[in-house]
Amino acid sequence: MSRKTKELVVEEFRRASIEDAAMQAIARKGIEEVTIQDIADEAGVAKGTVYVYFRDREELLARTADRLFDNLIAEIEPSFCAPGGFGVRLRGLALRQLLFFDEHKALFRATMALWQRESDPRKSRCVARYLGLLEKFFGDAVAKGDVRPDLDPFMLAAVYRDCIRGVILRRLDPNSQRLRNDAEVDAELLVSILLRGIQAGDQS
Amino acid sequence: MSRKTKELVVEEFRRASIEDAAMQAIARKGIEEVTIQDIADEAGVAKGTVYVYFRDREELLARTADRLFDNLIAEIEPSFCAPGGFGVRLRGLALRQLLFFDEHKALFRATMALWQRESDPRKSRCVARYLGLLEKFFGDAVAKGDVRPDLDPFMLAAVYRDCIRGVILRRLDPNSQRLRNDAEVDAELLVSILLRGIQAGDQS
DNA sequence: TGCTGGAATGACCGGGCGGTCAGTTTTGTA
DNA sequence: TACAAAACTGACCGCCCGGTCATTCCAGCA
Repeated sequence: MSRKTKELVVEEFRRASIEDAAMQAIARKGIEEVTIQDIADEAGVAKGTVYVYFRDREELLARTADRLFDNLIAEIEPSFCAPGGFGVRLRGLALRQLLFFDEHKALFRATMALWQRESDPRKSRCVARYLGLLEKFFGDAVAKGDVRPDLDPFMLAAVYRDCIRGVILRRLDPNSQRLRNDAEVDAELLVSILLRGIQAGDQS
Repeated sequence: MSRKTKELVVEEFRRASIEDAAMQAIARKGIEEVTIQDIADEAGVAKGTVYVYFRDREELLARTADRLFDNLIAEIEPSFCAPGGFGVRLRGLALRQLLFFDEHKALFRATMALWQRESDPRKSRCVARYLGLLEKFFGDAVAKGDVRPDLDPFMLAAVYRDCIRGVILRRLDPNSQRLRNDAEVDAELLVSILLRGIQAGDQS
């Protein structure tokens, strides 16, 4: 390993440590309230050190969001090409996503907070990639005739995302003790609504 | 009109003016960024005057949220007992809600921002009332056999709210030029997904 | 017109945070 | 071991904002 490469590896390691600390701190205090000092404390470094690796608060938060969504995407990507029909894949996708946040409860506030920044002009690269994957998934399903042809894949992706986000928020909100189910049950309920609708009478 | 009553009327008028100004200011800058000075400027009064009518920033924002949801509820309440079957009422509800925010574009950011505070311990009275109305609407539909009996009304209300919120956000987000439809089209699409699901093949 | 009490004002205060940088410590090299 | 460069530190600065309060303004009354 050359000297140059070694330096880069160390630098990347430090950067990743600070991003991890940022996730924890954001999970604890929320993205608006978290301070650079919080993140530095969590990472066990001085505030100035943060500015060695990141230009400013904005860059740090953007990089942290990217890291978080990279993790999420790595987790759910296998669902898109899993064996089975569209319904099975969709159920697997929803389940994996719910389990991811059950597993990383501490990160949900961070993800949600960062998620909602998508209307920001400086859109996150990874949020766009996440939406793109969903859009392709639904687009393929439309092409294969698994989904009604009158629905736009982008809109389908958006509706799915709205619903799964809501379920995750409800699952993790300590205030609402109602509807606290197994992830399998929640995933099944959501997918059955999306696939068959809520109307009574035509359970084929 | 007695002297006492007159004073109360004037006081309530001033309070309402400041709340209206708060809505405008929040719509422009977002709820986290808006300052008391912004609101005072918008209302055309001095900063100190705001504190004559509201104890602190928190109370002002809470009262503003209540006012906003009172308006929204007044707008959509007729849909719950409109003539026609469940599907017609649901479509009417979605349409009224979309039109409300088309009409009051400037307020959507305020409502969304305040909406998302619902996980706050000090839950807004009006957000709870809004959700309660939805829950009753879907509960009645389940009782009358219009909706699958395996679905919890509270969850139905939550899913509907997640979806309609997403549609509103997409309609009003200047970044996403995609899927800019008439309110009727968007309402119809959403309701058709909720009622019939997205699955192909069983368009009865 | 002069008086008065409550409403309105905005300069000011205290605290907190993002960002800087001169000084200190660590690390790698000769 | 000696030294230089790089990494790290945290006290400090400037700015902003929520909230206060002594002062000013003015509507209503005698």
